[in-house]
Order: sequence, then C-alpha cells, then structure tokens
Amino acid sequence: MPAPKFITNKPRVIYWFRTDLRLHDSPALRAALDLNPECLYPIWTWDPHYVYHARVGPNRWQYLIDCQNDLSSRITALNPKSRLLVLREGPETILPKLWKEWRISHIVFEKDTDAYGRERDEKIERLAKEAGVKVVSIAGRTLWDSDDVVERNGGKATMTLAQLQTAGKKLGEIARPIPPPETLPNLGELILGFAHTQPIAALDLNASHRSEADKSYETIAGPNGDLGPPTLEELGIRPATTRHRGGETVALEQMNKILADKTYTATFQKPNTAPTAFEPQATTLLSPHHHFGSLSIRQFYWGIVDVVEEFNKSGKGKASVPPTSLIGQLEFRDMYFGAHAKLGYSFSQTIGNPNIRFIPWYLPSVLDDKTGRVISGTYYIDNQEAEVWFQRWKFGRTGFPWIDALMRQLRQEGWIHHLGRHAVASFLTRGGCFVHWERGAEVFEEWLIDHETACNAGNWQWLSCTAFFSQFYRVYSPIAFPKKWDKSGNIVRKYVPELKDYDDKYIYEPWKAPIADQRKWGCMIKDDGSDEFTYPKPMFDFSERREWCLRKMKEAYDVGLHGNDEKVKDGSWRSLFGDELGNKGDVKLMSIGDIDAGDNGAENVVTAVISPGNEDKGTVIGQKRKASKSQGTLDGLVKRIKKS
DNA sequence: AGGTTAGTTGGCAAT
DNA sequence: TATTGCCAACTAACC
Repeated sequence: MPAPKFITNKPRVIYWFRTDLRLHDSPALRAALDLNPECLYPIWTWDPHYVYHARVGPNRWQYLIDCQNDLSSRITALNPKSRLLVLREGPETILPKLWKEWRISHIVFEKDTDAYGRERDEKIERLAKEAGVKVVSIAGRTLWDSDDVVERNGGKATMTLAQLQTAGKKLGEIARPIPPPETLPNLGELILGFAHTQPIAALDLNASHRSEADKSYETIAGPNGDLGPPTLEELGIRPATTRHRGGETVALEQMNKILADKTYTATFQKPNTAPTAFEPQATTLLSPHHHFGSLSIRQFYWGIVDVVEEFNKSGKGKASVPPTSLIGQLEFRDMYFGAHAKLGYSFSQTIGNPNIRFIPWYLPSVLDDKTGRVISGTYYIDNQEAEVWFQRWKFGRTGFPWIDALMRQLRQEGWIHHLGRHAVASFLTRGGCFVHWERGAEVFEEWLIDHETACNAGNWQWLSCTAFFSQFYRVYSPIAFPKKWDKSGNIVRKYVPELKDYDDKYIYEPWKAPIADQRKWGCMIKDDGSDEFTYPKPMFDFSERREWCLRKMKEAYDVGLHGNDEKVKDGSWRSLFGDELGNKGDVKLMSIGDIDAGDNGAENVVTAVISPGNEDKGTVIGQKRKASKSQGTLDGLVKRIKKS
C-alpha cells in the first residue's frame, strides 16, 4: 500500500451522494460526521452509466437536477462555505484522482441497492483499498437492509409480503429517523488540476431526448467552472414537461402535509384510491422523493406509525392495516428490494431468473451470451403487428381513451396512479397486446420520475402474471374499470383533449358514438387519427384479444417453464407451444450501434432488430422508423407525435 | 388490487 | 289482497 503523502490526525472525508439526496435521516451522512473530519467534500459524480445507459427522459433529469440544487443550498444553509460539488466524470476514474489530490482518508456513502450500483461500488471499494482509503458504506434506502432481509428469509429472494414481514420481525424494530445535522464541516481546498478522463463512447439510450449536442463531459467543473449542478441545456436534453418538482425541501413539505391529514394517513387503502384522479391525485406522490432519497423511507414510516397509533386511540375508527395501508405499501417496496438484492441483474429479466415463469411474449429481449444479461436498447421484432401495437401503446394512440390518457399523462408528467399502471401494464401484456413485460418496463424506466429498478421490474412481473401474482384471468377492461371511478372521464378530457366535448356515455368508447355526434363534438373517430380533429379507432377488438391472451396464458402456465430453464435459453421452448403465435422461425439481429441515415438527415444509431423477410428494415428505438409501406399506421403515429 | 353473464332475491308500485 | 312487471342488489360460475 502506498504511503499517503500527508499525515493528518483528523480524517479528510468525501461524502459521495448518489440516491440519498437529503440531509435528514441519513445514517451514512451521520457516520461521515461522526468521523469528526477536518474537512468534508460533498460530491456527486456524473456517471456515464446513468447519462447514456439508463433510460432517463427529460422529466427525471429535471427532477434529479432539482434534488441536486436543493441539496446544495441546504448544505450551504448549514455552512456558507460548503455546497454540493458536481464533478463531470465517472466515479471509477475520478475518485482515485480526488483521493490523491485532496488527501482523502475516508469515502462514505449510502449502500446502493440496484445491481449496477452494487457492482460499481465493489469496484470502487477495491480501488479505495489499493489507495489506502477507508470505505464506509451504510444501508439507508429501505426499511431494513435488504441483504439482512434475504439472510433472514433463508437466503432466498422475498417473493411474498408474508416472507418480508417474517424476515422483518426477526430483524427487530425499524430504526427511528436521525435528525439532520446542525452544522457541516468546511470543504477542503478544491484542487482540480488533473487530467479530465472522458467516458468511452457508448450507445446513448437517451439520444432521442436530446435536442442539442450533449456537453455532459466537456469540462470537469461544468460551464461556469463552479462544480454546480447542471442544467438540461448542458446535457442537451429537451425541456421537462412535468409539474412535479424534486428536492428535499419539497419532499418534507409534501410528507408533512400528508401526515397532517390524520384520517387520510391512518385509513389509507390503496385499492380504494381513484386512479382517475389527477389534480390532486389520490395517492401520496412521495415515490419519486424516495427514489432520489430526498425523503427518507424511515422518516415517512415512523410518521405514519405515530399517526396510526394516535388515530386508533382517538376513537374515530380503526386504522387500515397492511397490505392495503400506507405501511403495507412501504413493505411491498422492501419486498421488491429483497428480491432484487438476492437476484441482482437477473431480477429484471426473464432469461436466467429461476423465480419467474416463461411466457412466449412478443418482442422479446436479446441476450448477451457472454454475460447472460439482456442487451439494453434492443429487442426482437418477431411480430410486426405487435410492434405497431407496442408503439401505439407507448405514445398513447391505441384508440382506447383510458389507456391513451394514462400513457400521455405518463409521458408528460412522469407519474401515473398505481392502478393506472396496472391498467396499462395488463393491456400491454397478458390482457391485450401480449407484448413482453420487459418492453413495458423499459418505457416506464424512460418516463417515470419515480423509476426504481426493483419496484419497476417487480410490478411488471406482478401485472403480467410472470411472478408474484398468477390470476391471469383478472384482466382490466379499458372501459369498465375507469367507469367505476369516474363516469365522466375527466382524465380523458384532460390528457386526450381531442375528446373533451364527448358525452359521458361515449368518453371511454368514442368509436360507438354516432357519426353526427362525432362531428358535433369536433372529433371524428378514424383509423389512424392522424390530425388534431380525429382520434383513432381502437387498434383491436378488446374482448377478442382478451380471450386470445387468456388461452396463451393458460398454455404457458400448463407448459410450466421458468426463466432459468435450458429450453428457454436455447429456443427449444417453441416445440412445447402451439403454432398460434405467428412468429415464424428465428429472427435475426442487426449489429447494435450501426449508423442508419434517418429521413431528416440525422444519423441514428440502430438499436433494434429485423424480422425475417424484412432484412433491410432496421428500427431505431424511440425515433422514427425507416420508411416501410407495411407500417402506415405507425408512420401516421410518428407524424402525430412530432406535432404534439 | 377484473369483468361478464346468468340466475336469484326482495322491494315496490301498478293493475 | 294477489298477481305481475320492473329493477337494483347480490351471488356463483366462468374466463
């Protein structure tokens, strides 16, 4: 081990912020302060994995930037000489330089939970060891440390709420929140006179969200040279469209408002909250704060427990209990984290995952044979019709107003109600399109401001009846389900404004309205719905598709393969299924990263695949497809999206 | 925390 | 008062 250049008595500490963008109830930050450091550098490193390889739309970028700005000013409020230092370089290259230049003795961070973060942190710990820097990593993102949960669950993934609850009981009471620090140490000297390492050029999964050149890594300290949080402009990302704002200050205000409504908090029952409500929404909307760590999960947990106890003593009634209560919702979150902690990367994919069923969905993922992992940014188009359905679903042009309203709300605002997620997920997978749940999960990853790998993968598995839940005949109707909550379809009028003047009677099924009424209400129902005075006909007969899907689900359950079965990996599963799927023979993969000249002169990176008989047609995910006569509907769709 | 259909039951008012 | 029609509310079976 090389000897440090300078020996000081007091620790010199880097606090590495990642998904814990808060000062309150941070066990890791407390540990850093307990070192009684001579100086504390609060840093953020601009990880190329997140910049290019995670799917992040403008709304989540903005939310992250909100969190960083708020955190920085809260740090400065405690110490005017301190702030959040945003370094435009990946952690694996910059941290060793900082340790050396800033004479760091300790690096402290909250233990990460997702597969990528944990793999990255292992590398960082090895590098730190080599450099003689001590690493302090403390769990703080979940009710219990998920690795402890797995251990107390017999070393297995938590696949039911009961398993999580039993493991939790064995682990003892959840820690009470730690108050925020009252002071923070000064920064050390900001020496940045070292070479700036650029990330290795890679596939940019967020290219479709950029309107300008990406300047993420132009300088180490940002355009103002002050290590301040970036702007969307610096990232070349289009403006955000959501009204939801991030940051610890907003998070605490929002939480306190909820807890102040004691009846709401104590009697909350998720299935009784309206998915059609949007302003205000029926649930807490705290999930994005928990995702970025701008709100501690234990702070909210204990806030609820205290309100529930008081409510039960008050004689006003009986508080709700898990699984439907607010506490139950937090437990579900920990259950998914427990499964993800055990299974790692394989939790968020079918192939190689022993815990999930194999169902022969359309548009399956492509596997990297070397790593056994799904290749992000690509998938097989094994059925052209399903690809059209998928694109129409993604951009809210299915012709089912309830589904389209939700998908447009998701794209615009980055958040939809949990039961709305049920509705669109059921529709895309087992109750409509029969498209792979991994395609849906990728769209949610791109557009949700509260995207959390464990919860997203888990919920898609649940809703597609791939794991956690198996009653596949419980299909959500795009008409009957929203009618139960809102007969007049206000959510449709808001997000599908071309239908705003339709009578209540037809708001969820406008194709049934007489032509004269369609004319009167200013919106004709036409096949492609390609101008602003038209809306598309439903892209299929729903009950027909529902029956077809039920047959296929039953078949898949009878065949009984799971993600880790050899037959799933080698493709021989096909011999066990009937030939009704319509995907004939093998599909072929184009080279990922090939450059494809787009119609508008732009160069697009090919990230998807071709199907037999269509060898000359590549696909660019999230961008315009190359012209294809067989996809008139899709071209109309693209035109419509560009206009909106 | 799904939806449909067919069948039953019970209240109510018209005849 | 008995019969009839109507319908809302409920249940069971099925997908």
